[in-house]
Amino acid sequence: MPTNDGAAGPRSRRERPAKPALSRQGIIDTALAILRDEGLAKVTMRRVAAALDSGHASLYVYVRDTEDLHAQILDALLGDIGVPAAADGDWRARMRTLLTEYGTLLARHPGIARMAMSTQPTGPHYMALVEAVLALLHEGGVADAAAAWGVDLLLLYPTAIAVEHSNPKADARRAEARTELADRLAGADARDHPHIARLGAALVSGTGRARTDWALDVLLDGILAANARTPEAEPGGTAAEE
Amino acid sequence: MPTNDGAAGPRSRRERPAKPALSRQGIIDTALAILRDEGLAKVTMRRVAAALDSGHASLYVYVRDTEDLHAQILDALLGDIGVPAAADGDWRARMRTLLTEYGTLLARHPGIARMAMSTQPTGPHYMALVEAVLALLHEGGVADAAAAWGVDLLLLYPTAIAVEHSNPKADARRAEARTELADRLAGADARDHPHIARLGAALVSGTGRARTDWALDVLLDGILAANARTPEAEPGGTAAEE
DNA sequence: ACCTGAACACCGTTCAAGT
DNA sequence: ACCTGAACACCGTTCAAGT
Repeated sequence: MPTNDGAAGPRSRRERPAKPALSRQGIIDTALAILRDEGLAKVTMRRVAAALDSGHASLYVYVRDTEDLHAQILDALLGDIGVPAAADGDWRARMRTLLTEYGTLLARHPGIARMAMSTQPTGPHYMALVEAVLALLHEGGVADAAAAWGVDLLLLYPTAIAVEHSNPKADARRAEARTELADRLAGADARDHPHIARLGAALVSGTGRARTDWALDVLLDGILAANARTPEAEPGGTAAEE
Repeated sequence: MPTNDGAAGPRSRRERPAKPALSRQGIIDTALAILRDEGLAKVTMRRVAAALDSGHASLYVYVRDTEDLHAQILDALLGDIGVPAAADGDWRARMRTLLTEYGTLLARHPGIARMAMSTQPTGPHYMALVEAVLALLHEGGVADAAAAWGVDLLLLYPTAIAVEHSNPKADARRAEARTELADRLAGADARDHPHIARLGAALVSGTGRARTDWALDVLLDGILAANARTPEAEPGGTAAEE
């Protein structure tokens, strides 16, 4: 087979491109590739190092620990989110589009959503997402006080939904669980659980999409109600934490 | 030291209580003890087996895999939740109490909340919790259609909050993140992120408790609004899943 | 039927030593 | 300053073999 080196430069000592020096960016890019191919569970220090043809201990110069590595990945992924333009509908429709895109992104890469939930991202792409949500709430007439606290709630929901679907093993098990639930509903439990028995199939009805859209409207209506309730009272207090 | 065997029965061949036979319940009890003492991360097949003075491979007779083991633990914990009595306040107050207790329970054992989110519990204690939430919604005048879908949303929120606080390492890092956020807020980002800049400290204001209570009211108001919007339209459809 | 040890294929993190 | 291999202390799961 012919060698295919392109333009033959001055013959250097190295036959093939030198092993590139390690860098934070290179590590993250490699981690992203592994994520896409094999899921977050395989994005380990040892495996990333192996893909970079490096020793696993070397990564610790650029990355604090495994959790830090995963956090870097998350913000990189967030770069793919596009903010819907004003032409794409009213503020509610655009909020739906934006949050659906966010949720879809998180659900696409198994394990990432779970991480987003316990990591509190602060990267530039996450900031852009927060800004976009705040802008839409502002456009919808939500006062600053309600918007400031509401943005967390709005972002939390798609994340949580994505977590529920992000574990393939668990999703398979969910089918069993549904059957188990149906059994319980049909069974003698009716006396112990009258409300569950009465609602029955309604508890598990609807597609994921219909339920998500419904939930978003619940959140927006609730935030608008909070808006009316506390004109600009609540916040302004201390940023104390328990 | 005196032996303290109680009534001395016929001298049996065994000097001390025989190694008790393995059982599903025994495994779960042991796992719970380890959870309480050292956190979910230490509840491993090998460690539980060691505590039971057994081989780790033996556990697979009683427990499908590690995830199954963890799911069993969750329902056992849920047994500690008490449903507030009618004397404890109106339905909103009791809902607040119930969900706060649920959230507190999940947050108390690091790692459990994260698991509750990806596992869809079906144990008897979880069923009792769902029943209690449905009863309170019913009392609050929420129609069945909205209640059926709202119960998920209501339970999801405390779970998600608990997840955010359930990783001690992440919680420490959250402090750094807050500082980083404050830096960003104060910095030149104001032009890129006008809404974030305008809201500023309000974004991180309030105690965890105040925000949780606020969020619960948002959810309940939103569900009541959904109630008005769709008298009993939505559900009744197929239980299809994407 | 239940239990076991050994084996296989992995982990994260630290550290002394090299360049 | 950066990179390395080796070491330490773990994992989950499978399986042939025992009782």
